[in-house]
Amino acid sequence: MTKPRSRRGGGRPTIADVARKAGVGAITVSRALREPDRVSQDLRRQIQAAVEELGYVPDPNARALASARADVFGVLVPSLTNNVFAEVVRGIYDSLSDGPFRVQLGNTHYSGLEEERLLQVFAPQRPAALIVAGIDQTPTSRKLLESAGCPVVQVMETGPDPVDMLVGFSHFDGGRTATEHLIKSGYRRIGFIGARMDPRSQRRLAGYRAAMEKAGLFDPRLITTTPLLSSVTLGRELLRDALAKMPALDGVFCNNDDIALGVLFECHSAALDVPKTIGIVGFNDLEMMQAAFPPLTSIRTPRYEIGRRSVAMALAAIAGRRPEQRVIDLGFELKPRESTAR
Amino acid sequence: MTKPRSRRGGGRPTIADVARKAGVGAITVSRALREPDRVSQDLRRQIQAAVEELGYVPDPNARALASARADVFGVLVPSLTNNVFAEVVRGIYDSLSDGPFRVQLGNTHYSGLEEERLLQVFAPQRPAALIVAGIDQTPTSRKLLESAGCPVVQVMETGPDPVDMLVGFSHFDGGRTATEHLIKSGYRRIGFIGARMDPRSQRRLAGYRAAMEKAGLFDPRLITTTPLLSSVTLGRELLRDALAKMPALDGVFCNNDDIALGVLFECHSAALDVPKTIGIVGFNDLEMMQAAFPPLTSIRTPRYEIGRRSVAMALAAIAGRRPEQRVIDLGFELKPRESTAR
DNA sequence: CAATGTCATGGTAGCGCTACCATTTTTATC
DNA sequence: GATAAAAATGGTAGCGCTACCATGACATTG
Repeated sequence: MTKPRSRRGGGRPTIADVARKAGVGAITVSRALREPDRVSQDLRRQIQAAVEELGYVPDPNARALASARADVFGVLVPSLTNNVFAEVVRGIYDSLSDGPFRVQLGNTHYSGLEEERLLQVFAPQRPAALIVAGIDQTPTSRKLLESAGCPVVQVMETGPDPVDMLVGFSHFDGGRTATEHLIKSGYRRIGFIGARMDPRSQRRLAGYRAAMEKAGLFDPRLITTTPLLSSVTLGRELLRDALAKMPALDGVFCNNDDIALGVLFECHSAALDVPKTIGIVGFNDLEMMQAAFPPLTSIRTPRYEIGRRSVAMALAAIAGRRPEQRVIDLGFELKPRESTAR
Repeated sequence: MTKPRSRRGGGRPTIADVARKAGVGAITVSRALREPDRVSQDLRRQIQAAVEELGYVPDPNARALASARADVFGVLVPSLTNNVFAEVVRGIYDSLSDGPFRVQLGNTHYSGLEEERLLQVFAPQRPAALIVAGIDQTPTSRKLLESAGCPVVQVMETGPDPVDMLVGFSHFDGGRTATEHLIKSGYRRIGFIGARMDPRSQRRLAGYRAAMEKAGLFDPRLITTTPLLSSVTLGRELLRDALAKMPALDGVFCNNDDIALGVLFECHSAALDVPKTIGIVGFNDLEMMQAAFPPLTSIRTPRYEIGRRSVAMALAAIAGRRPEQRVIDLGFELKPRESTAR
C-alpha cells in the first residue's frame, strides 16, 4: 500500500484515467488514439468523449520510451538567421505542424564538427527522420546518419551518392546559368564575388568558372572571395576590392543576394551605372531582389519547397512507401531583371 | 523467464550496462552523471570510464518520464523567417547549446490561436522553461503559461504585468524616439508606414503619434498601414500610396527595416532625393541599413541579446536563483545616418 | 457443423530512468 | 571510544505508455 507519488504535472490525467472513465482497457485507449481503425466506432466515441472531458494529452516521453521511437524530426541547418535556411526550416515546420511530429532543430554554424556533435545527440533519440543540409558530411557524420535507423533526407543540393534521400538543386548549374546569362547579355569581364565560401558556394564558383572558361573569358583575378560571414556591408567591400584588382570589371556574379545588394549599393555610391557600366546577378532571389532599384537579376531557388518535399519524402518512407525516386532535383530559375539588361 | 524484448536502438547500452561494468548500482551511475558531487571521486572515475567505453548516452525520454520534467526549453515565436525573431532564436540556441537543454521551437504565425494550440502541446510536456514572444497572449494562453509550473520569459517588449519574467524594450519609446529624431532633423510632414501591424508595430505607431501630436504635426492622413506581411516590395507600394494621399510628405518612419528599404528604393525609382526631399527611418537596424546608399537611419534593437538574457533568466530561475529583477528593459539605440541628415 | 480465420478487446510485462527510502560507511563531537 | 551526524551507496517501485500475447465473439469455409 504505497501512496501514489503524484509527480508529473500535478495530477494530469493519464491513459488509465481515460480508460477508467470510458470503461475500457488502457490499451484500447492507446489504440483508439493511434490506430482508430482498429477500434469499434462505439468505443472510439466513448473514448473520445472521455479524452475531451479529462483534457487528456498523451505524454510523448512515455510514448517514446515504450515504443522505442520518438515522433521527432531532427533537422540540422548551418544557420538560423540566414534567410535561405530559415525558409527551408519554415517549409519543414509548416509541413509538420498538423501531424504528430515535433521538430528538433540544430544549428551547425557551418561546422562539420558541430554537425557531428549534434548528430551524436540526435541519433540516440531514435528520431522519426533526420533532415540535414548539404552533402558534405564528415565520415563520422555519414556513419551516424547511415546507422540512425530512420529515413534521412539531405537537402539543398543534388549529388551522386545520397545517404538515403536527397532534395535540392545543382549549385554548379546555378552558378553556370547565372554566368552564362551575364555573358549572353554582353558582359565580358565578369567577376565572381563571394563570402562565406561553404561547399555550395564553392560549387557555384565552379559553375561560374566553367562558363567563363568555355567562353574564353576566365581570369583568376576576376575572383574575389572571403571566408567571412556574408553581409551587405561585405558586398560593398568586396566590390571595392574587386575593382581595385580589376578596374575594367563590367559584371559580377554574387555568391548570394546579400552580397549582390551590397554590390548594388556600392555601385550607387561610386556612381557606377547598373546595368550599363556593371551588370549584377545574385543568388537565391530573396524577395528584396525584385524590389531593388534597379531590380536585381538572381537565381531563384526553391527553399521553401525543399523543406516541404523533404518532409513529404520522409513521411512516405516512414509510412513504408519509400519513394522510388530517392533523389529529387527541384531545379532553379533564372530571373533576369534590369540589373543585367544592358 | 521472458526473453528480453531488445527493442530500443538495437541494443544501445543502458544505465544498467554501465552500472554492471563499473561494478556499482544503477542509481549511482545516475547520480554520477547528474550530481557528480554526491559521488566519491573513485566511483566517479570508474563510472566515467565505463560510460566512455560503452559509449553510453542517457535516454532523454526515460529521464523525462522518471523525473517528471523534460530538459526542454519551449520557445514560441511568430515567424521563423523574420530576421528579428531568427536572431532571438539564435541567441537562445547559442546560450543553450553546451548545456543539457534542448529547444522546442514553435511558430505561431502571428496568431493568438496558434499560440494557444502550441502551448497546449508544450505545457503538458513539463518543459524546463517557456520563452514566448510578446505580451499580448490570449487569456487562455496566459492561463496555460501561469500554470505551466516552470519559469516563463516573455520577450521582445516591456510591459506592466509579466506572467513571470520579461526581457525586451519599449516599442512605444522606440517609435517616439525615431519620430522625434525626424522632427529634430527638420522634417515636418512625417508619415508612418507599416505592414503587418502586430501589437509591437501598433505600439511603435502609438509612439509616433505621441511625438507628432506633441509637436503639433499629427495628421491621420500621414499614416499608411496594411495587415499584409511585411516585404521590401510592400515598402515601395506603401510609399506610393502615402505619396498619393499626401504628396507633400517629407519624411517617413517605417514599421521595420524591410519597409524602409522598399521606401528607399521607391525614392530612387521616383528620383526623390534622400535625405533632402524625404527622410527615412527604419526599425531594428538590420545589418543592411548601414550598408545602404545612402545609409539608413534606424533604431537598433537588441534581438540577439534578448535571446541570451531570456535564457540566462530562465536558467537562474531553474537553479532556484530567481532574479530579483523580473523585468529587464534592454533599451534600444537610435542610429542616425545619412537618410535623415538633411 | 467442426475447423479455421478474423476482429475487437484486454492483461501483463516491460521501455530506461530516477524518487524515495533504507542501509552502510565515514567523519565529527563530546 | 561511544554516539550522533553526515556522506556514500544501493534496492525497490514506479513514471505513462505500448509491444506482445491471449481471449472470446463472430464470420467463413468445405
